[in-house]
Amino acid sequence: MLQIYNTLTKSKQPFTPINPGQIRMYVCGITVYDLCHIGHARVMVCFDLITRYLRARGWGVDYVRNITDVDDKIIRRAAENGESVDDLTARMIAAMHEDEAALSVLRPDQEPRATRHIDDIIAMVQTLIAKGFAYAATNGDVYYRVEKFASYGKLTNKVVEELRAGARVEVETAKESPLDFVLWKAAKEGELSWQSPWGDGRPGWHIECSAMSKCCLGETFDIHGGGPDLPFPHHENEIAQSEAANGQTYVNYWMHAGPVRVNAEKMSKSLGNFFTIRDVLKEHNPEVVRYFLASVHYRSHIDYSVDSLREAKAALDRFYQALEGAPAGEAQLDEQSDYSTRFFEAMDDDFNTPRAMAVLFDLVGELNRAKAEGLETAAYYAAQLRALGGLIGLLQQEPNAYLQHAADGEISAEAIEALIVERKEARAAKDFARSDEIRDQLAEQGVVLKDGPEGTQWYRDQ
RNA sequence: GGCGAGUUGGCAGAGCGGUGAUGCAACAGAUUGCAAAUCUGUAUUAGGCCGGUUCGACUCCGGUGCUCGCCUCCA
Repeated sequence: MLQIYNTLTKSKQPFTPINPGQIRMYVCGITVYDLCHIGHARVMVCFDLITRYLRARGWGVDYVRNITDVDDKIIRRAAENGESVDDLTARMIAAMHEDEAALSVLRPDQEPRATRHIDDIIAMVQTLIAKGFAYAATNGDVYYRVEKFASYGKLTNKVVEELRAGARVEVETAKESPLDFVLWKAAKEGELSWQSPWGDGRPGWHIECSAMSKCCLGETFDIHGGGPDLPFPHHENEIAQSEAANGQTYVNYWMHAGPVRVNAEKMSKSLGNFFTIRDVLKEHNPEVVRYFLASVHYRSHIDYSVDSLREAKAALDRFYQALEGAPAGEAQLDEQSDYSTRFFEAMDDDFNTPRAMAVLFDLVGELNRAKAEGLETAAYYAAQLRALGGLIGLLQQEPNAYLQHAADGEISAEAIEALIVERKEARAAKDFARSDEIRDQLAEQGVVLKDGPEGTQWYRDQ
C-alpha cells in the first residue's frame, strides 16, 4: 500500500487516486529567465523518481509540469540582455531540457506554458470576479480578495488576522487589503502584454498554475508537487483561486521537496549561493548527481558540497564495480524476490529512496560474492540490481562507460590505453619499476588500474 | 513573533519499544609482483539535554537547547 506524506494534513496517508489506476500529477516548474541550479535539479529528479516508480508499479501517470515564461524577472532579464522575451525563454527552455536529459529526467507528459494559456487564465479571472473573489482595481490590476476565501491558509496553517498584522507596508494602494495578490497585472509602457477585459496586461504568477492545471488535468486532481519555497504563498494562493473558481477540492495530495543547502543555508537565487546544473556536470558524472539527490529522502534537506558529491561517487562506483564484469543477462525484474519486496516496501513508504538504496547495496554484496565464487547466480543478482535501479532511473549505463567517464580536461582514454600497453610490456619483462611508474603516473591523473586474469581494467577515481 | 521540519556512530543516512540498516572512512585478515577491486572480520564508534511512561526507549509522552525552512521574488 503506497503511503504519501501530504503537506496539507502533515501526515502520511494511504494513496488512492481519484480514477483507479490513473494518477494525475501537476508539479510547479521553472521560471525560465536563467539556467537551472541544483535546487531545481532536486525537484526535477524527485518527481521523476516518483513518476518512474509509480509507472513501474502499474499506475498510469499523467505528469504535468508548467513553464513560467512571462513574469517580472523574465522581462527585466530580457531587457538587460537586449533580447526579446521569446528569445530568452526559448534559450532557457532548451537549456533546461538539456540539463534534464543529462540527469536522466524523463520529460513530463505535458509542459504547458503560461503564454500559451492566456485565454484560460483570463477566463478563470473572470469567473473569480463574477463570484466576488476578485476585483479590478483602478490601476488596471486585478486582485484576489483573500479575506473572502474562508479557508485561506489551510495548507500552511496561516491565520488571516496574523498575516494582516505582519503584512509589510504596501506601496501599492490599489488593493483593498494588503493580503490581496495580483491575478492580472496591467502592462507598463512597452512591456509584453495581452489584451484583456481589464486592459493590456499579463497574468500574475499564481493564476497560471490554477488555470493550466485545470486545463491539463481537470478541476480536481491527485498530486500537486513543487519545491520547498512554494507552499506559501504560491500553493496557498492556488488553492484559493481554484477552489473559489471551481467550487470543489483542488488537490488531494500536496508534496514538497526539501531544500538543497550549501554551508547550512538554502541554495537560492537571492542568496547567490547556487551552482548551475551544467557547471556541476562539467566536473561530475550526471548519474553521480542523480544518485546524490536520491540518496537522501526527498523531504529532507540535502547538503551540497564537494565532499557529499565525492561520497555519492564512491557509492555509485561500488554499484558499477560490482556490475562490471558480471555476466550479462536479461535485466528482467523478479518481482517475487526478497529484494523486490523490500525495495517496494521502502518506496511505498513515501518514496523512501535511502532505504531502497540499502536494498540495492545488499544486492551488491550478493553479486560480489557470487562473482568471486564464479556462481551462476551472479547473472541473476546483476539483473536484479540493474532492474531495481532502473525503476528509479539509476544503473542503466554500461559499467565501463560510467567508470571511465571523463570530466573536462582529463586524460583521454586513448592515452590511458597506450600507457597500459606499455606497462603490459614492462610487466612481461619483469620491469616492475617502470610498471609502477606508469601506475603512479596514471594515479596522479585520477586513473586507477586493475590487473586481473583478463588483463588490465581501468577507471577514473576523482 | 507566527507556522513547519530536523537533532542518530568519524561523516552521510534509514528503520525500529527488546535481535544495534546501508554507504563512505578507519582497523585487522584473505587476495595481489606492487596495487585496485572484492571478500571476511573489528569496534569498549550512536541516538542534543532534563524528566516521565515501561520489565525494557534511539524509538512513546512532557519540557528544554540548538539547527534549518516558510512568513518578500526564489525549486
